[in-house]
Amino acid sequence: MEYNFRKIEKHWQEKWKAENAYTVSNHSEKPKCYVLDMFPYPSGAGLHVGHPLGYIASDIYARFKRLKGFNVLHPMGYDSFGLPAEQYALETGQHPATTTQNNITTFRSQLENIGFSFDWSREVRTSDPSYYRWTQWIFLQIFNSWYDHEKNKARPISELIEAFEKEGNGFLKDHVAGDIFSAEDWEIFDEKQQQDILMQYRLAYTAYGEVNWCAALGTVLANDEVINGVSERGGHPVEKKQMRQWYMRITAYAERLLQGLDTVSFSDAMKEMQKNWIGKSEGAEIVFPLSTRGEGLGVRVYTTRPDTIFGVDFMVLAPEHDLVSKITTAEQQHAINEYLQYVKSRSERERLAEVKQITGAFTGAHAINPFDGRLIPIWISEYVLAGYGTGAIMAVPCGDQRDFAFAKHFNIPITNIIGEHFNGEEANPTTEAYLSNSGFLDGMLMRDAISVATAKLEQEGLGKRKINYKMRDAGFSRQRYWGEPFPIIYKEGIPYPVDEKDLPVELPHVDSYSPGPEGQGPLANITEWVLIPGPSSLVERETNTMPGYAGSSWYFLRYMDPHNDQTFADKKATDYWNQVDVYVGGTEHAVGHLLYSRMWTKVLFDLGYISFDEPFKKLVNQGMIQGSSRFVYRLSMSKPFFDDYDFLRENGIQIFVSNNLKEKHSLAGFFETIRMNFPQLDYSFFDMEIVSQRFLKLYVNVNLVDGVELDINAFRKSKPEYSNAHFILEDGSVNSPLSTRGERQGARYICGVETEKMSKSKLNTINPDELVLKYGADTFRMYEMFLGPVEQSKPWDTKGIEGVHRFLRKLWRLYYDEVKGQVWNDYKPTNDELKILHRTIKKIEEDTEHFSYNTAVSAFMVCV
RNA sequence: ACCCGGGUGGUGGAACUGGUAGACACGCAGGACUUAAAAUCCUGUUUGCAGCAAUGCAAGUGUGGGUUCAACUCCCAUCCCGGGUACCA
Repeated sequence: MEYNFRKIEKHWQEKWKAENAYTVSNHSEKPKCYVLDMFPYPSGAGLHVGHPLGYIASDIYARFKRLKGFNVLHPMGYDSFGLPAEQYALETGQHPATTTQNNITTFRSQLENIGFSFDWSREVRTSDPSYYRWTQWIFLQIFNSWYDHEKNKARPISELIEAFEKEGNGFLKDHVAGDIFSAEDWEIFDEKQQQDILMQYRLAYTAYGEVNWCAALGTVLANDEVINGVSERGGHPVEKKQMRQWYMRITAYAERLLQGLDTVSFSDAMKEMQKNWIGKSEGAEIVFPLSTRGEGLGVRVYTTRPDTIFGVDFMVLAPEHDLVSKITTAEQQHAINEYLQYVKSRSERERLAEVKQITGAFTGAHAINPFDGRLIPIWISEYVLAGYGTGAIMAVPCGDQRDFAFAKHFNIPITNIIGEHFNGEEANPTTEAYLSNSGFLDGMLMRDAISVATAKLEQEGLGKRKINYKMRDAGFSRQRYWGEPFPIIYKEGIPYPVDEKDLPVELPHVDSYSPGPEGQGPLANITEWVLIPGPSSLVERETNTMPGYAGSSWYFLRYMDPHNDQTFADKKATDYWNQVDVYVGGTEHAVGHLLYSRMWTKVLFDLGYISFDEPFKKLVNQGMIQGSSRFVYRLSMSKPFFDDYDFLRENGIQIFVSNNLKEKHSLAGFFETIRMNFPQLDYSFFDMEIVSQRFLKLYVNVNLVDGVELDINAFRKSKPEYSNAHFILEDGSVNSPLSTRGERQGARYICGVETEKMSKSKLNTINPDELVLKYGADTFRMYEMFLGPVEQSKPWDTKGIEGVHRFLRKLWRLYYDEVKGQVWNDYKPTNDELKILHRTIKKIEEDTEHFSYNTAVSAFMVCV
């Protein structure tokens, strides 16, 4: 009997299914263990070999824990709302619900093929109304909450309204948003004023924010859809536009998100990424009065280095700063307008990345240094962002490199406050220098001067101590179709929550996925859905939808009680399963999903719906399995280069050149081959310099490539337009469908290679199905684990799978002989044998607890 | 540009706390079995030099410096690759 993996795996998979072997109960005497994977987005490309890496690791862990006597929750589901489905719908007209369903069917069968021990009875889909009903419900809880900084928790907005009625908003002290009002004031405010004020406290709120607006497409674009400032589709210009948006007030949780990290087991790198994202800094907010225009106005800046205040030589406002229009002098108006126009076309990334290129404009206005009365010119520049701090900085060129470069570029004189620590060549951001030219701070060590300066500022009422966070509130609306509708209706322009008993607000069916007027989402086109017949006034629905991370911010709770139609999850269930014990997923979610889901958990905890405020006790980051992309190089047929050579174009002849021949130095052979194959052409037109840049790099499906060598015939068959393509091979000979002349034995077409994310568009995905079919799920699983540490990113390579498969066959033969059948016996093992066995068991157990599966597999191989 | 990872034979990787670099596997080469092939088994395999050989000598963990009796491991600098950078998921 040989190792018939197909029969074995089929047998067991059917048995598991028939017996619901992995269905888990919420009631058990055993200790619980919750092993969770980041659920996949069901993309049209299907599952690729990168997905299962984490799933296999967690599945091994889940099985291990079951064997160790735990009641293990190990579920799977789909993050099924998202942009790609909608783009696909735009291109093909197929409804996202249909394509998503198809994709899920594919994913499910692929997952089952690999033999996971998921409890499929708990499957969730974020796009299912019975699921997003509760996403909407949780959104309403967040909308109906405010953050009490005194008690340090979220509370129902009704309690805030009561407080306003009783004593106004003065009791909020440092956290007053906007103006202070009394109970009497509150009484007098009309409905709109009251709602506007409440909006400034709600944890989910509307405000104006910037979007990528593409006028030509009439739509708002995701950052991903903008390439080098133009739209990916069509290459139209993109600019920024202010639009009303929904936000999550995640900044209210900044401190708790930071402190919560101490209570969970994430890698240090992960914690550091989250810490840096939150970006806590301690410093001071200082108001610099303006010298002339705008009495009473001042420039409020945030700085972590108030000790350097005597070194301020200029100030910089973000171009979007409110003051810019108010303080700009008539002489400077033109320059400022021009600069603002330029900034409008720049993405935030570009603004921060291209620091070598210094840009800015002078407003003509000056501020006054509150300590020495010096006049300070006020500039605007794109390196200051409106969203961070106060959107304005005090520039100290001798201590900050960007300020220094700016001063040099615009010839602004530099004041030296650190003596010999400043060499005039570059800024020195030290805190260890003694201050000079610094008034009352003279002679003080900078490190000590920070608190002295802050104290003085507070004492004189010029500023105050301030903790600042770099993190911004999270944009929560998308002008798209395929997402959760907001449970929000507008009456006279004021947003109100939909009654909970009317949930879910179902996503209506549309026939067109094109954007609505003014960049609104496609839902705006469905007037009969948007307009709700009301008693008197205009009542309409919110037409934005929620972003991709809405559904994924709480799905781990739904798995605990997936069929409950009374609540998102029964408290008994969430109490029992509690925190996720091990969460497996990639680092690409480090600052998105992992922060949002932590925030939602904290809100639900504050409101008393669950009894833990960190969702994930332990996080294991599986490395990304990258695709190894292959490229072919096609001679460009575009004008003007090939203008004279209609022959090639008319005949649809494509010429591909092997990787190492695309460089200039080897083009001589290339001309020769062109001439040989197309004697009717005059080839003297070729200009070497130009030709070298005239190869288009095209993705070729990795499955048509063996290592780096292209399977030319398979490639020709893959697309009709390639059927009569010519290939200039590595040795300069030609593989041509017209003639085989010049083709030599062993000449190959070599592809270019690059490592990048696995994706459909890059044609570098490897489908696990084929590997499972050929080698079996056990080989596939074991191989993925053997590839290297789970945490490490690595390009996929199928080469080594044979070795693992051979090992499993060898293992099988220890028990079954092809001829004799069963060959095991019950001889008593020797002490030495037992020693090896137990040593191996110990090693594998320890490695399994630590997710070091690659070394566990090695140990197993050595033992056998 | 910034934040977080990573770089070790022909290849994936191992080396746990600073102590024999290259476990295990792939690939490759040679051999056994076979009419043949596949499968299987055995042997060799970091590089260079010397030797019939056992073996010996030297170099070697991206690059350049440093600390140490001892460095893949610690420190400084630098290059390259991957992930993220707030509307891809």
